[in-house]
Amino acid sequence: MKTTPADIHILIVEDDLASRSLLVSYFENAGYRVSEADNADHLGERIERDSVDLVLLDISLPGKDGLTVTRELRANSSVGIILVTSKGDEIDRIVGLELGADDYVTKPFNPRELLVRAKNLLWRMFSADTAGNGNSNPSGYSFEGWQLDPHKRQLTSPGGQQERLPEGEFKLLQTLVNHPGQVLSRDQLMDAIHDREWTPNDRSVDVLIGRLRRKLGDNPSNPQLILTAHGAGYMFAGNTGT
Amino acid sequence: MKTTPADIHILIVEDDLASRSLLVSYFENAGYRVSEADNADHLGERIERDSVDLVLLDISLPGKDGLTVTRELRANSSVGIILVTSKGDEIDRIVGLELGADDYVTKPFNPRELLVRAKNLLWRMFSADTAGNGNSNPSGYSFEGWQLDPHKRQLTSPGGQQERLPEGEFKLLQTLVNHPGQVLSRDQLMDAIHDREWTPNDRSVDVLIGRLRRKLGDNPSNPQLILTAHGAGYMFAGNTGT
DNA sequence: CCCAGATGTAACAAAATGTAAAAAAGACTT
DNA sequence: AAGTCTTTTTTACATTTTGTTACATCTGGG
Repeated sequence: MKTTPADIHILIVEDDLASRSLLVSYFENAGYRVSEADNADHLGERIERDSVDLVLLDISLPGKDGLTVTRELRANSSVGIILVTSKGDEIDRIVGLELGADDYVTKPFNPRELLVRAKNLLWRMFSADTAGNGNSNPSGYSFEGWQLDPHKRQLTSPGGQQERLPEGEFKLLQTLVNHPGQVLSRDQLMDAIHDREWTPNDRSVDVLIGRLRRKLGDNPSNPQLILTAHGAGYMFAGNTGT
Repeated sequence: MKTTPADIHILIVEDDLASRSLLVSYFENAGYRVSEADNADHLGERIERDSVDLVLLDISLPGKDGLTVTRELRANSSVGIILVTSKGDEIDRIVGLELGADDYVTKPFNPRELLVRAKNLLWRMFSADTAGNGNSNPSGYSFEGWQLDPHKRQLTSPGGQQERLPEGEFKLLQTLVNHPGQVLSRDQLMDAIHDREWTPNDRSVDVLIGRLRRKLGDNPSNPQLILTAHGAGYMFAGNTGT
């Protein structure tokens, strides 16, 4: 399974040079492997040959219609497709989704938003892949008798008590559990929870950690599940899969 | 297989000259081969002779009733049929689909919408040859024992109780169910419900979500079907196809 | 042991969401 | 055209979730 951005290949199809460069550098900065194209010719072959995982497709390409391209791609491939549409193309966007695109953003878009959508989509794609093999999350995460259902965002205690986690706490816990034994910096955690950078005086991660610890019954002065790495961040120390 | 617009022949049957001209020029601009008629006489012969692929049929023609025409056409031909109905003709619309029309638009319609629906239909027609199934939804959507009939916009509970959903609620639910596990922003949902943008103080999506939740018996403080992604949007969490 | 900086957390502040009810907008009927 | 019914949108306020602040506590290095 592809776990790091560097394993993931993103193809940006956009005719306008400025927009394209912006996207390319943005995704490169995020660590992805990025290719570009200014038209949709031979897109299918290219995707297959270069094993592209995700296509960002400008819907208003000169020549070929973006919707047509979408359906052609989807007919032969399960590559991720995110459409980039203009403000007035509401109907194209909706039909685009019906034709098999996975998501869309509207121009002018916030690159950050696009990055988040891309991440979400990649996560959905790869977690769906591995859903059956036991290596990943057949029906969620489990650790030390606890269970976390990512579908319904619910936490079940060893005693069977269920609780719905707020969005932020859920994502934080999910991120931690996904990287057991690894110290995650506040910056990394912030990135996973929201789409925001961490600034030196931001204590919101700490507060969320505290709330999670309480819900997990984890005594902060002797935590068993979420350990503090002083000066570095936090680390999940539970045994996953139990 | 016909892949370019120029290969495709569209016949527009509409008695009002202004509407007809509008449609003709719109589809010609999109690159299709277009013919026109102001009545439904000899429609079947004409379709066969000129190898028409798609008919846009105004349902309220003088003389022959559009529904009758639909039935006659469908009896002898697999030509694509898109009905153009007036606002109030809900019954006609439903009956039309049951008689074999492939899709409909409601007057006054956005020409762009009609074009997109036409593209969509043509794609379904030509890919049905090869693929066999398409991703069309023969008998609607189903999830967790609920059923949603897109033609009648009817929601059937696991217990068998039926209810007709208003347009907005229906589209919202349909969109959610079509993207299970994916967080959809208010902006996206707004797109799907109307062709409108979402503005920061617009709460109409939230209100619709609330109504749907009530109809689905989904407790908002512990929802199982429509989950809130705080700061992001909503997500459908039911199991589809059950 | 003392100190500076880092962390834990309660309490408060701000923002987002849930929802009833009123208002507005359509659609249909007479 | 006026009135009625349905649906949608807005408004207002309760509630929930998130973010900030302040201060207590802890950590690790002199």
